[in-house]
Amino acid sequence: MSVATRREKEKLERRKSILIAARDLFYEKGYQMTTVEEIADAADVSKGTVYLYFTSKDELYVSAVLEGFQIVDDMMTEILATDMSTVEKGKAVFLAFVEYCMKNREYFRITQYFMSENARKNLPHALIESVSGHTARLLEHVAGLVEEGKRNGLIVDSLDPYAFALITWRTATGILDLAVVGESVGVPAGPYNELFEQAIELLVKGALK
Amino acid sequence: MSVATRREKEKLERRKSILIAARDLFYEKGYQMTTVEEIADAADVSKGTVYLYFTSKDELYVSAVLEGFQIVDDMMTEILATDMSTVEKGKAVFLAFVEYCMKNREYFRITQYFMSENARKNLPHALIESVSGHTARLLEHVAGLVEEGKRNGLIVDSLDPYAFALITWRTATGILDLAVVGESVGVPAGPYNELFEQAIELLVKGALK
DNA sequence: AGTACCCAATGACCACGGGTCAGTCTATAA
DNA sequence: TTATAGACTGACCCGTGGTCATTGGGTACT
Repeated sequence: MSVATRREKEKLERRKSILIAARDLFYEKGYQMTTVEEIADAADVSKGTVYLYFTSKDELYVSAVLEGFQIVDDMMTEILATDMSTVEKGKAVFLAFVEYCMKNREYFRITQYFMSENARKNLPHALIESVSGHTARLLEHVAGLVEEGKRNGLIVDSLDPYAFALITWRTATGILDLAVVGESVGVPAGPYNELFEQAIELLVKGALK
Repeated sequence: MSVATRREKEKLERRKSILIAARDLFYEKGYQMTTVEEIADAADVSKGTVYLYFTSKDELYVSAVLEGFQIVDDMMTEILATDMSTVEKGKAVFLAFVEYCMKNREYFRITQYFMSENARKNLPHALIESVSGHTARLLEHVAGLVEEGKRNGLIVDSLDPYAFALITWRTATGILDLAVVGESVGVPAGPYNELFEQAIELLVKGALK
């Protein structure tokens, strides 16, 4: 192994260790409460070094939580491959997404954060592509199910698959927003699981003939 | 008029002028992009004076945008008082809320922001009460409609009015989040009005017998 | 009129956190 | 042994939210 390749490898190691330190801190304390200095300390490097590998705290944040995207995608693909009915699959996909987000708040926050003007201005293209692609796939999964349902004559003909996917996705994120930030707003902390089930039930019933 | 009362009045004037300057700037440039210094300048006072009337930028923000709450409440009350059918009223309430939020992004951002850990920690009780109360009324309006629908035998008996209200509300905010922050995420900027209509259509159909 | 006093208003100042960069240190190459 | 590359450092910069000792102008009392 040449010196150059070894150096390359070491750099990847460094990068990774910073990423891991960052991810742990973000998951533990959230974005706002985590300082770049802390991340540097946890990764046993100086703050300057962090900026050698990442251009901003934002980029670091998104990069650190990115792995969740693949996990969600895999879960969905797995569900779609089963021999459940179309409707069952739809509900399962919805609930799997929701459950993952409930268990990994920072992952969810990323997907939300990503839509702020802020995020999209200062983030490298590759990251934006990555998140956009993930969202698009997520929507396509659901839209695909709607089309399947229409072929089987289960679903109202006038329903636009993509619109349904969008609405369903945003219903999920809307309730998640409420759930993830805690009881808040005087809304009873209540059994969110139940709420999610009722939501997808409503939407599915609305889509069926 | 005693000196004391005149002083009192002048203080209210000051407070109000700061509030107006703040509101204008927040609506124009958003929360992050507006500095307290700018607000002070616009209100022809010093930064210190701003903190004489408000304890934090957060409180100032919420206070400045608060008037929107009454407006939304009035719109809803007005709709509920008409002789439209229950279903019509439900759709109208949903769309009125959505339309107001689309036209007053900062108002919407407030309602969203209010759910962050951050906001609830450092805000005076009175403000929290105010926002909580507003949200609660909003939900009660919708829940009331569901009950009306159930009495008329239009709506599925098993449907929990409060749950339906919550889900509908969060569907609205979920899509709004997407719409208000711009096209983002590769989702076509598209005709959001249409999306909102399809959403409430789906939810209502899901609720009907 | 003169003086004491009150209190709103001020703006210099602080703390803190994201981001920078001139300089150092180390490992390889000559 | 020395020269070079480039990874790493941490003191420093700057913007911004928030503070507080000081000021100034109006009021009331003598």
